[in-house]
Amino acid sequence: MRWNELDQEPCSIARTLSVIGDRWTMLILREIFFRHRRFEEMQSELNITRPVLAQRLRKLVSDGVLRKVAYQSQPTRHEYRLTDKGAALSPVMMALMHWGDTQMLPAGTPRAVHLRHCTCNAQFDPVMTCSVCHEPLAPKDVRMERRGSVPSLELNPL
Amino acid sequence: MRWNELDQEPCSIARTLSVIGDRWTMLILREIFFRHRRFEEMQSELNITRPVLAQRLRKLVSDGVLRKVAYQSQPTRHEYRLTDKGAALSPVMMALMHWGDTQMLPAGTPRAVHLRHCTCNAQFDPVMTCSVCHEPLAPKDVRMERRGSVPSLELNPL
DNA sequence: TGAGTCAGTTCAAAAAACAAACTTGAGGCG
DNA sequence: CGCCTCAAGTTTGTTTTTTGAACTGACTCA
Repeated sequence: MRWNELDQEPCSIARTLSVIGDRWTMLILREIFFRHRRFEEMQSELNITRPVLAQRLRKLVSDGVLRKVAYQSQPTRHEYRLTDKGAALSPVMMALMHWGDTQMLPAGTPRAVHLRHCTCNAQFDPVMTCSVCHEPLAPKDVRMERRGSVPSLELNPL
Repeated sequence: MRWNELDQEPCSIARTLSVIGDRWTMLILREIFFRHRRFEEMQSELNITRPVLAQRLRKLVSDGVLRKVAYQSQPTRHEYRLTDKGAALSPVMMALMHWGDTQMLPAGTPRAVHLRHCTCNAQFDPVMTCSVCHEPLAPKDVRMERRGSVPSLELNPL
């Protein structure tokens, strides 16, 4: 399988990675989530090279994750905003952030970013739960089952 | 910022991406979650080139996400298994999968993979919730706040 | 007129990925 | 013994991507 054929895969993980699975895309989206919406702003925050930033933004727009909105004319300038499809990536962003906080931070290091839930006004951690029983999901209690495949394959640690 | 300096960033998203943020790593981990633990097995499932697979597995072991376990000697052969740190990536995997299911699948297409929760035995969707009020998190109700930074920046769509 | 801003594009060099063949240390077959 | 097979890589040469630096174009401001 080549990288550019990934969007044709039947697997949803592969299809998602065909959009956000490269070295820079999620960092660009992090900037957008932080409301850094303009080319120059993202370029100087991220220190990404300009050609890569331009190419990635073009792809994110064509994939329907971002949209270009003009904020002035003469000359026309635009900024990049999340579409609903892009906003739906927030659980992915929170999951990445939480893994980094819990697994990559030397003990005692304070977190650089935290999350606040506007409806309850608390600083919180994101917890993945089951849509049916509403309990938090422990890795060992989750199975990934392939449709049509014979038994079932566990999403199980060790 | 160059890619290899990413693990030095203070941001947890950047640190996480320094481990799993390239074109192949999450696909390799998908295979591991599906219990395809051996080199040949992963190589033929993924059609990844052998040098890239070898390099990624080496890095995942050195990052503490996988560990090598011998399953025979003479000649010594090993398989790759998740550590606890690796198993902790399951919310990331579920979030990626769920985004693909809901945003990338043409309407009416059945899902290739689904999730089952062993404790309640139901097929479920993963739902990200607030650790404080336990409500599901809508993208617009979540803010990312930078420590020390002046106001607060919203993790807000449009 | 000259300097500055923003959103890119162009171009050459360096790094990474690709494809195919090769290696290493076994066991099995005739 | 010589030859084939297997698993888990490594080597080699080619192609693609990324990097870094400079350049462009449409405008504003002094």
